[in-house]
Amino acid sequence: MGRHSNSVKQKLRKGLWSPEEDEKLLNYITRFGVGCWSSVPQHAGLQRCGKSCRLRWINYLRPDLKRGTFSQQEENIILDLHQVLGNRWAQIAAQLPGRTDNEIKNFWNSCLKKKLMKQGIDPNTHKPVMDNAYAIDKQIECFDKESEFYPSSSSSMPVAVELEHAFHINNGGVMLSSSSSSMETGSIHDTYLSKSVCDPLLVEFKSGRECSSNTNSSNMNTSLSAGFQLMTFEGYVGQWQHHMHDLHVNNTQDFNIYSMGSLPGEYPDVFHQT
DNA sequence: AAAAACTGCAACCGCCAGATA
DNA sequence: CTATCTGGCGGTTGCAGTTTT
Repeated sequence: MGRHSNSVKQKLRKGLWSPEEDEKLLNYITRFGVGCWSSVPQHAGLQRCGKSCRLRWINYLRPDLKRGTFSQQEENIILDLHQVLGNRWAQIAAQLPGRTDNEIKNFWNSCLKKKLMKQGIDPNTHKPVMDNAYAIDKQIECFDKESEFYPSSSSSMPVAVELEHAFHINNGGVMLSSSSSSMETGSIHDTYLSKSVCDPLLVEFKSGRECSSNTNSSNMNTSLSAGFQLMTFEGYVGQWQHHMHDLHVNNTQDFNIYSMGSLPGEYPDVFHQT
């Protein structure tokens, strides 16, 4: 209670502000300054809650507001700050005189976000997007069929296996083991640049999905590869990033590898090696 | 010309933390 | 210490204007 007691007492206006209301609020704040917002409506003769008055002042009536389209410089600042601060709009706004958090938030949601996605950049991480749900489903579909286990490759060796080599070599066998002979990192990168490849972890990942919906523990054990245990979805994505880094692949899009980053919560359980 | 879809933005809502009674 | 109030914040909604069909 308490918090909304005023709105119960008298019918408060909602929605867009009329020019008359703006004038009343502007006059009041100009005369008395910003103080206790809860008392502003009464003193200014407004049928609004104090919170609404505050918002109207901050986002619209304040004399130091800039308005108008964002400059390229402002856009760059927002992008840079968002990369560091995330959705802390108030903190971002603090670095842009004359701009409000609401304004920046709207600009981000309606414009910048789309712009980044068009460029293939994940607006949340500011890193290149290397995945999509369709690709993942296709890949799972691929694993469902034994005969199509490995996608086509110019190499005689199945791509997934070759990547396993690469991971083995570059991680000292930490992530995935391989019984075959070694290959050099450089050649892996050169060979598979711009090729569609399978995600070698997806086998484990897919097993995990099946297991997570299966309460029978013995089934779970048989589905698990030796030495693998459940890990979170985020963990899975992290593993992939490590792989790419270890392969000296800066632009993961070159590999056209499908990760799971855009599906938070959808596939909650995957595996990693113990 | 009209309807539907899209877009941008203003405003609201719920939550939280700090201040105060 | 607890309850209440207030301001601040980020997420979301709703609406008006614009564009597309």
